[in-house]
Parts: sequence; C-alpha cells; structure tokens
Amino acid sequence: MRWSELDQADCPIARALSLVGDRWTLMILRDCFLGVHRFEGFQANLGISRTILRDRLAHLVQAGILVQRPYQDRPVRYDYILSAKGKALNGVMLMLGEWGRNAVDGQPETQVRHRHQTCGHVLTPYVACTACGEEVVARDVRAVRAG
Amino acid sequence: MRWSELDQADCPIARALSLVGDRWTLMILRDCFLGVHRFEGFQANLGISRTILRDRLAHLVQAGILVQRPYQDRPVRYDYILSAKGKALNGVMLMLGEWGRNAVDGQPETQVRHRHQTCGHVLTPYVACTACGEEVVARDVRAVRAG
DNA sequence: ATAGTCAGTTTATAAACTGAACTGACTTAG
DNA sequence: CTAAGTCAGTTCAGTTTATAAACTGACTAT
Repeated sequence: MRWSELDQADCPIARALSLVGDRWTLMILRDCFLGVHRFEGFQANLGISRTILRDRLAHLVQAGILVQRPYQDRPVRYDYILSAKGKALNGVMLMLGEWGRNAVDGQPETQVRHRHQTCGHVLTPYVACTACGEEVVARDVRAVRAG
Repeated sequence: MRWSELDQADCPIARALSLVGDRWTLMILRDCFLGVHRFEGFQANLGISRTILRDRLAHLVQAGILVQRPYQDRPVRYDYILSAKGKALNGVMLMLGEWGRNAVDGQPETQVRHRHQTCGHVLTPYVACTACGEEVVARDVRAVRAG
C-alpha cells in the first residue's frame, strides 16, 4: 500500500497521519507553534532540505493547515500561518512533547516546556474525557465502530 | 540535516518524532492499541511492505516502545506488545484521532471511535492542565525554556 | 556597484520504499 | 505420508523520495 492511499481509511488516526504523518511535517508544525512562519526560518531552524520544505509547506497549505499571508510584493513573499485547523493540532503537539520528555532518554532539564497562561504554572498536560472530566488512560478506552 | 540526528534536539517534540515520526510507525502503533500484535496482523491490516514492517518493529523494540513476547518455539515467534512507554502514547493517539475526525474531510460517521469505560460514554478527548484542571487551548500556552 | 536577503528551483547523488518471489520451520487436511 | 497452508521473515530488482549544494531572480542595504 502506498502512503498516499491512507486518506481513504476508515480510521481518524490514519486520516490524520495521511496529512501530518511523514518525517518532517510535524517538525514544521512544531516550529509554527513556536512562532516561526517564514521559509528561511523553518530552513534555518530545522536544517531541512529546501526541496522538501517547499513540498511540505505546499501540502500543508493545500490541506488548509497553514495559510499563506503575503507580507510583501515584488517578489511576493508569504508568512505561513496556522489556520484554525492547524491550531487544533495543539493538543497533539502538547501530548507528543509530554511523551517525548518522559519517555525519551536525554537531558530533560534543558528542554523546552510550556507555561499555561491562565493559571501561571508550567504545563503538564493530560488527556481528559469531555463526558466525565476524568483523566483518560489506555486501559479505560475501547475502540468501537461508530454507526 | 538527516532525520537520524533529530534525537539530539533540545525539544521534546523533536525527540518524540525521532522515534515515532516517520511514515508508518504511528500506524503500527495505532494497530497495537487496537489489539494487533503479530507480524502478519500488521502486514494484512496496513498493507505495508514486509521489509519496512520488519525495520519499524525492530526500531520500536529497540526504543523500548514495543516488547517481544515469544508465543512459540521452533521457530521462535513473537507477539509485539506495547510497553509502559508505548502505552504512554495513548494520549497522543487519542488527540490525533480527535483531530483527524474533526479536521480531515471524509465520512466521519463510519469511523472508529472509543468508549471511555469508566463513565460509559463515547470519548471526546481534550487536553487539560494538571495544575488547574482546565482545558488547554493554543492561545493559552507559551513556550519557555526550562532551566 | 557590491554584497546580502529571501524564497525558492535545479541537479546529481544517495537513501528509502515497494512488490513480488523466495526461505524455512513448522501444522493441518486428506 | 504427502501436499498445501501458516507465519515471520529475507532477498532483490526497480521505483520513488530525500539530500546537499549550487544556482536564479527580485529585490534591499551599504
């Protein structure tokens, strides 16, 4: 199976990954959440090859995850800004960072964290259930087929 | 920059993606959360090429995300089981699925969902702050450098 | 006039992926 | 006992994708 056929899947995770599941796309989006929004910024920050960066940005724009906003004419140049759809990935990014900090070996004390502005604390994110408000852990969820 | 150098990064998201950020790894892990745990199961379910599947499983085992548990000898065959580190990805998977269901075009009504066993409801997950218990949205978080 | 910035494009090379067939140690059906 | 089937790979030829480095073109700053 080709990766490009994955958007046909019946599973929302597969659908999500068909858009953001390749090697550099989530890294580009991480940079977006950190405030980077220009071609050279991504390139310098990630060390990604310019060819791929071009390709990935085009895909993200086409998917409606990033929006191009011109900041000059002649030649026209764009800021790449997170759309609402892009900003909705915030939860994914936070949980990915939380997992990376806890699960991946390294020097956690030097790593980037987040502050929760509304309460002032350094953020330790967790996933909760809208219905009951409790933390959701792996053993308490079962997959079901909606219909 | 090569993808393989990403595990040196100062950012927990980069670290996380250096382990699970390629095209098929998160799909394999999705299958693990759905209860698949054998080579042929992954292969049939994903349609992934066997060469890549072999490679990805080896990486996941080496990273301590999956554990091999022999289920027969002569020839020895393994179940691939989520370790604690692997199960800790549950939050990432749930949020990824939630995003995929809301943000990616398709037929949401036929897609896989989850039931929260402790309260009995179909799960709509959100990210909350451990300190204050409130939902965390993109505009309320700021990156800070821990030190 | 010269150098620098920015966002690409081009190109040659290197690496990764794919599909299909094959291997080997068994198990099961006839 | 033989023939087919299962499972977890391995091998390999061919295709696709990624990478680094140099180049382009429209500007701006010195």
